[in-house]
Amino acid sequence: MDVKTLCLGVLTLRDMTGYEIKKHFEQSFAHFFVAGYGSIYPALSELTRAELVSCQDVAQDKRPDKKVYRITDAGRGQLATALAQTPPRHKVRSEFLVLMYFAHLMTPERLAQVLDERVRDIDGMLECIDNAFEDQGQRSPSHDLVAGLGHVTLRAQRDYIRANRDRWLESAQADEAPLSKVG
Amino acid sequence: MDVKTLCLGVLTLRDMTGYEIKKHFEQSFAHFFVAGYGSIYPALSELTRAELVSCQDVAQDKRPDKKVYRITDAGRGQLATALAQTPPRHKVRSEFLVLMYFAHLMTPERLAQVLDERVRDIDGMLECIDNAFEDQGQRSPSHDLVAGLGHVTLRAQRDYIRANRDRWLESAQADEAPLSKVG
DNA sequence: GATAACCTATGTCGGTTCGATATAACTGAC
DNA sequence: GTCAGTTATATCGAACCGACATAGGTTATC
Repeated sequence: MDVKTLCLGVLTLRDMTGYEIKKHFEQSFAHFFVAGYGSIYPALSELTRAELVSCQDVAQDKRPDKKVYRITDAGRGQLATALAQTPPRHKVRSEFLVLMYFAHLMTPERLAQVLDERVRDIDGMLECIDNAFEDQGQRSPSHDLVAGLGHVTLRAQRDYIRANRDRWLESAQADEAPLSKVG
Repeated sequence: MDVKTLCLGVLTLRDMTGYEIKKHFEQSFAHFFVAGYGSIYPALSELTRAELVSCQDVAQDKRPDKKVYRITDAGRGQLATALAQTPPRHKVRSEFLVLMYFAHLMTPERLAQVLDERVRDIDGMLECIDNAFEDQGQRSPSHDLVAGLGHVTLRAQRDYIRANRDRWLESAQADEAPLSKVG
């Protein structure tokens, strides 16, 4: 599944500009899919070329022009096929966990900093999920599902870090200064 | 943090070939970092060119030749800098959750298939983590940390899916066939 | 003893994606 | 007044992904 398919998906909700699509991604998908302008705008160009979406230029006064995209029937067909065939992969790329794997090559101060920053990030993400699903009154079962999964996953991770943080830091300190035991 | 830094990291454990590095990634990092040959071999070439690793050709009989890589002092310095400076990001790219977000555009059969496949994937990943940390007797605190985080995260997700699966399927069925209520 | 499946081992290639940057004008706060 | 933020589109190089190509050895099944 590529960004093109995701754009088709959100365009079933309503017509949008590239800018609005990115906003929607940030609000609703932040915890499981990230896409920047560098992916979205080329995707929309390609979809337009393939006539899976139509594009209407809208002039605005006191604002730059917009390009409002709308999904076509061909686009809906393409989307249905993609949803039926895409394997449900779930990939994590965690530089945080890489740092943890090599924690013995870092100072205890750095380790503490990394753990605390991760907890802050998780808290921010949890807040983001809550906001997204309070703002939009339209609470469908699938949106609850996605928000619920995000919640339990992030909370489990945060609670585990909180419960073990001090223990980890102690053993890191013991590793780094073995001389203090001997001398 | 790129694949180059990860290669430097695992080369602090022991000298390895590109093939062995990939094996190590699969065994130890599978649940939080994926890298294929298309990333590893170019990374090793670049590291060799920059003299952050050295490379020795080893002829084998009845086997293709190997290239055994070893980290240099410059490489260790570079790694320390990278570990001290890399922000602890954690990115998820879940086509599974995208499918869930658009569950109302799928058939209930497909929804069931996707949920069940995800549970199977999680179970496989949990087994993989267990194997990795039983095989290698060298259980450092940081390896426990990484395995523990993987465990709690994946289990939370799996349990949530299991607890809600039937409810979700029912509401999907109700959505798809509203005529059965009326008629 | 054939043939299928898998393991060791290195690499390329096209397409996708990432993150940073550029542009440009309006809005609101202090 | 000016500084930060918002709306809006777009490009660019670097990095990355997955699939494929190559090639011989080993193990297992029938």
